[in-house]
Amino acid sequence: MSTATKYNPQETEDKWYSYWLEKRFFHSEPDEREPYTIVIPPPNVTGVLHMGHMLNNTIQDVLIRKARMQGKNACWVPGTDHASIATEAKVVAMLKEQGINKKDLSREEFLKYAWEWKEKYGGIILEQLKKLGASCDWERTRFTMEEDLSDAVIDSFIHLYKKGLIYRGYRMVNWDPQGKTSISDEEVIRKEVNSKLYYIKYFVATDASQYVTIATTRPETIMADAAIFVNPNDERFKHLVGKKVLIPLINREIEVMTDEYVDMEFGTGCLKVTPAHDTNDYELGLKYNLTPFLDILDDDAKLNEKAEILVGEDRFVARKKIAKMLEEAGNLEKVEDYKSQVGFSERTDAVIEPKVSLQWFVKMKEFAQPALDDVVNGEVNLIPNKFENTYRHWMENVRDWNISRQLWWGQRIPAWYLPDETFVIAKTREEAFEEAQLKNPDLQPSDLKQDEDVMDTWFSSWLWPISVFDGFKNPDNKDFNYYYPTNDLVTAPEILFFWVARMIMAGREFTGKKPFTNVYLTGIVRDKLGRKMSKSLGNSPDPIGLIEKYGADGVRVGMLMSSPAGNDLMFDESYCEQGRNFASKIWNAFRLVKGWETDASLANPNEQAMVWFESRFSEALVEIEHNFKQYRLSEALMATYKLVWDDFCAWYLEMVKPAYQQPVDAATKAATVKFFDQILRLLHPFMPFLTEELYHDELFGERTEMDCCIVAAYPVVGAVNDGLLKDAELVKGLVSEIRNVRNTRQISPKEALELSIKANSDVNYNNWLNIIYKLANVSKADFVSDKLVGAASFMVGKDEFFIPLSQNVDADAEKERLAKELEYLQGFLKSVDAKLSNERFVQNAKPEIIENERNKKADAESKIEIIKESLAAL
RNA sequence: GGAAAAUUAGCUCAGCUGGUUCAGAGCACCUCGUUUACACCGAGGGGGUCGGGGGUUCGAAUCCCUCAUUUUCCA
Repeated sequence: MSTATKYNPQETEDKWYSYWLEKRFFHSEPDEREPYTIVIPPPNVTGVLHMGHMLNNTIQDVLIRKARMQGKNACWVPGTDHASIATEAKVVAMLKEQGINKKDLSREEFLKYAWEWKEKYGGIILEQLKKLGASCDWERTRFTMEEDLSDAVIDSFIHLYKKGLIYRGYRMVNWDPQGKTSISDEEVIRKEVNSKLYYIKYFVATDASQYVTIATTRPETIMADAAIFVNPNDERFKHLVGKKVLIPLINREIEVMTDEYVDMEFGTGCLKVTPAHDTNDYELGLKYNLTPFLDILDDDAKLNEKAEILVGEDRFVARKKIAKMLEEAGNLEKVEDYKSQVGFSERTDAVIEPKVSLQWFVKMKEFAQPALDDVVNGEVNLIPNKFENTYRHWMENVRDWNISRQLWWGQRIPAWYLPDETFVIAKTREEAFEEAQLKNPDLQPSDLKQDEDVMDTWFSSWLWPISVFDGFKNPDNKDFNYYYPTNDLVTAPEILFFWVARMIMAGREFTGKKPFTNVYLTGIVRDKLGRKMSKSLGNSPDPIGLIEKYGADGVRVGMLMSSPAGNDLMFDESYCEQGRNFASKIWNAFRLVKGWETDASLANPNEQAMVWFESRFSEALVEIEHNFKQYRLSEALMATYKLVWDDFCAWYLEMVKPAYQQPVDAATKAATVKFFDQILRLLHPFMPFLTEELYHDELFGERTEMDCCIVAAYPVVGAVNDGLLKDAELVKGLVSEIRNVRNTRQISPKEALELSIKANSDVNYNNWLNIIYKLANVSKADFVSDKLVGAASFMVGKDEFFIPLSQNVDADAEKERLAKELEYLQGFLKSVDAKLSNERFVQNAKPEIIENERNKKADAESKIEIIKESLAAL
């Protein structure tokens, strides 16, 4: 170990990470121990590490390292998600840069490029996780599109289809015209945008003097109108109901109809219904059977020939053009500015087009109930539990899940179409052919066409906790039986529904078991202004840069310092700085202890300090364990931080440290080294690198090559001596008061003071005298029964202390100080008295509360007495 | 428009079933200090009508109502 005054993370991190890997400490195999399992939320294979990952994976690593040290068989399964739309978008963009158009490629050619891309860039994020210290079992790394996992996806599709839980049908879906695929509701980001509300006149077919005016934000869709609706109670339009009006510009007739759905207050009170291009209109269209639903937009959101006009124009261009055309034709009444909610694709940021299309769906109702029950019954705990409400709401209003995507990167739908447009569901062409032959014996294998679509990525990730252990293909295997259900899942609340909930559903459906017990929901990492970190804002620090600057341990501590579960984290680099400073503090404390020479002939003067710290350590450990149980990691860390910095460094080490360049007795050295060893273990889950480095110092003696902090036994709670701890607090208070006496009178810390103690309590100060001498630079202490006149005085608890000073005590200042204290105590006593003389309080309050008040009264009275005496003596 | 949560010191947050662990922590700040592990330090200190207003209660940061602000989810 170097003797530099600062800890240098760069020198140690890679060294220990390689060592851990080399010794396979991260690797887990089923054995007789209790398992502790976490599956990583697989990041997108093309992704790079961002601050959210840092937080999320730090938490997972803390949990897994602690469990490992506590003797559990800890297994953290890493991996990546093939992220079909995100990855396909990136590959398409890359090809475009090379001048290659996806359209010109065959499916096979495209997939070849995509796999190449994946091999090249995929998994960068996993390498970055290693820098953070993540102790994943890399030998178990999985990828959602690797063969076994893809098999599981296909098998689950077939399983659900056979159970009647998957169907194919025309439904309205969210269409991404840029990705040219449907996407799930969860991938639609709603944003408020400034748009315009166009007021358009529709003239009555038989009477050009009459018209209705509708207000719409989408005039380019009027050619697909199926009807005009008004509210049946709306007197303004009663005379028009049942009449035909003409769609402007194309003069197609549509009817004026009524439905309660129409809001009389909104717009003009007349609603144009365009079933193929609006979700609500779609419902109305179904209700009144306004078929056929005229779809005037192509897959890339350009108007098609069904629109009759503006064919080939992009929807937004068409909107501008048609507004002008309507104006020229005399159909445009007015245009207003309007703010509306528009859905955007999470991946491509294109405006989502509601579109009726032929897709595959999973029936969700049946899945929802058991998954809801698991959370309601506490089989699965959401942490913090405030998310249960939203979870319930979502599960009770669940809609069928569109699982087909018009992409190539992903698991292909195992549906095989016969020439007659019917289909069979089968895993392979051979199986499909066998089944298809039953329908049509003349069929040739080449007559079968497989569905072109792939499945939603989430249809593979919902199997993740099962499929990483091959629990789908081979449900009785050793790993699956041992590791599943997993223990904790750490993820962001944003994906509570489309991932967490679905994993619970899949767990129940395919294994009959929940997939995990606890779900720790982390907050969103925001900048210190509260803005979400994003590439476009450029407000996200580079995680790897942070690690280089502050060390992985410093960053881990920084991330955890203020991240209560479920609350957003206002990230500020200064937290990492604090983490780095903490690492330096530990490093320097270590240097101090390491530098001590032992003299075997010396007696141990530090017995009291040693028993105190032992007790204090256990007390803190109880608190830390309690925090961990409740997943309050930031509080567990803070309790650890204070134990190390305040109790160990500021108090204990100061109590026992020998004078400069003096040796220390063997017992003190041994005890301190033992404490340090315990502290390193306690810190390890938070700060793995620093602790491993120090753990191997010769100060602790020889370590065998497998004796590492990462697998050292986590400290266990020992005896806690409450009386001792309480006395220690008083002694600390006393030391602070003496220091304060110096501070206020500008007496140098080097100048020794004498102390007189008038003990009114039963605290045994004799036991603490050595400590008091050392910490407060007191040369002599005696016990007195009378007050010392002319000395500085103060009280700690009930006891009085006097320090004779060479300079005269300022009697006036002293009087003022005592008077203030007296005033406060009298006020306090008054309030206690008021309570105790209140009959209703005495009648209603719990006995122990009243007892407490009586104690407070007695305490205050005795203190008042003492202060009065002091005042009189001045 | 509907639902949920939040609002406590300059900042980030604790504060459990109402009552001595009840107004706390860390950081920041101020004063002093280069004392011998550490200035990425030490000693000491000042900061809050617990978002506003009502109510319940002997007693409210804590329970209820209401308003305001913020965030998230759903339409």
